[in-house]
Amino acid sequence: MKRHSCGYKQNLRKGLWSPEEDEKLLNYITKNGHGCWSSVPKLAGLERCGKSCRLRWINYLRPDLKRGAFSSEEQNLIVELHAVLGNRWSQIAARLPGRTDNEIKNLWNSCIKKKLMKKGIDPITHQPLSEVDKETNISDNHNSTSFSSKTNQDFFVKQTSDFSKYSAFQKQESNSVSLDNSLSSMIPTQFNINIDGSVSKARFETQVCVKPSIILLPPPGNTSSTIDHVKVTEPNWETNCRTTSHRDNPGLEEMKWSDEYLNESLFSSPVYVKSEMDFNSNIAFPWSQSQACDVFPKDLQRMAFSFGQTL
DNA sequence: AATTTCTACAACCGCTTGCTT
DNA sequence: AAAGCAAGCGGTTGTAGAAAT
Repeated sequence: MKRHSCGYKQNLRKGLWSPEEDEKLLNYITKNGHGCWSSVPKLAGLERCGKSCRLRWINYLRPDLKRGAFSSEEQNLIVELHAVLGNRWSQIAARLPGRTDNEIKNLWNSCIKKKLMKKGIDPITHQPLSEVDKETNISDNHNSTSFSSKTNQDFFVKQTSDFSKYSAFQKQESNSVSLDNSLSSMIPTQFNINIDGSVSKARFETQVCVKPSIILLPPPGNTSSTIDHVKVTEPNWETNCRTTSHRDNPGLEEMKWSDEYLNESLFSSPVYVKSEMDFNSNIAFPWSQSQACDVFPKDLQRMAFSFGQTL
């Protein structure tokens, strides 16, 4: 169904907001809340469309916004989150209090992307550029492993094909073809599993440790799925897990598989930190760098690349 | 000093999603 | 089930100011 662009009728103002307009919108929402956005401009005395008002409020006027430059910690977190979530800016923003998706997207496109490229890291796959080039045609790779696919099926296809990359990677590692020798000596057995299922050596900016926090758990209610040679059986949350308060962060719940379940499971030592938000998206979150742990390749190999809801 | 190019970021556009009727 | 609407989302464009020429 074809829709008209906002403000198609009348001569509503477009473009940059004046301080007077900001003041009107701020005053109105502070007193009354926004309610239905389409009625806000009229009630606030603005010649704008509701959509424009909403955007202005969300991205600029909201009192809880953190203004100013991004700290290096924030930038590192964005890179880590992007490695897991791809261009899901709103989900990334949800993990950075006071920052908007628009702001993060702009930062990514104007700054972080270039920094990564400069360091030889592909900003889409988060793998070293040269390594990606060697193994696959990079332009093809960008199309096939971007985060745009939306179905489980697409995700499975990617994971299945990328699962085999682990063997190649492992071989490469055993031949001491290190991606970064200095880092190698510091964090010898840490790896990233990218969301597309590929494996790369962890480096500080993109570190997503493979502690089971990286496992994408099947949504409750899914039965099972066979991914090529790996059969993933539904982990039943209620009966197969036990929940305790997380050791280092009492605000989070730590879920562990029961011993009984572990004995039959493909997962090596599945533990992950669950928050409400993570649970909703069915994406387990990377642990912070300090909590990263070593994982032996044999454990990595045993990990099932699992499946998520709509990715 | 004037002009052009670059950069950062604000805002827009159109599609999708979810809810209601 | 279909239509309509509001809100959310991410890609793209526009623009002001800075930097380069």
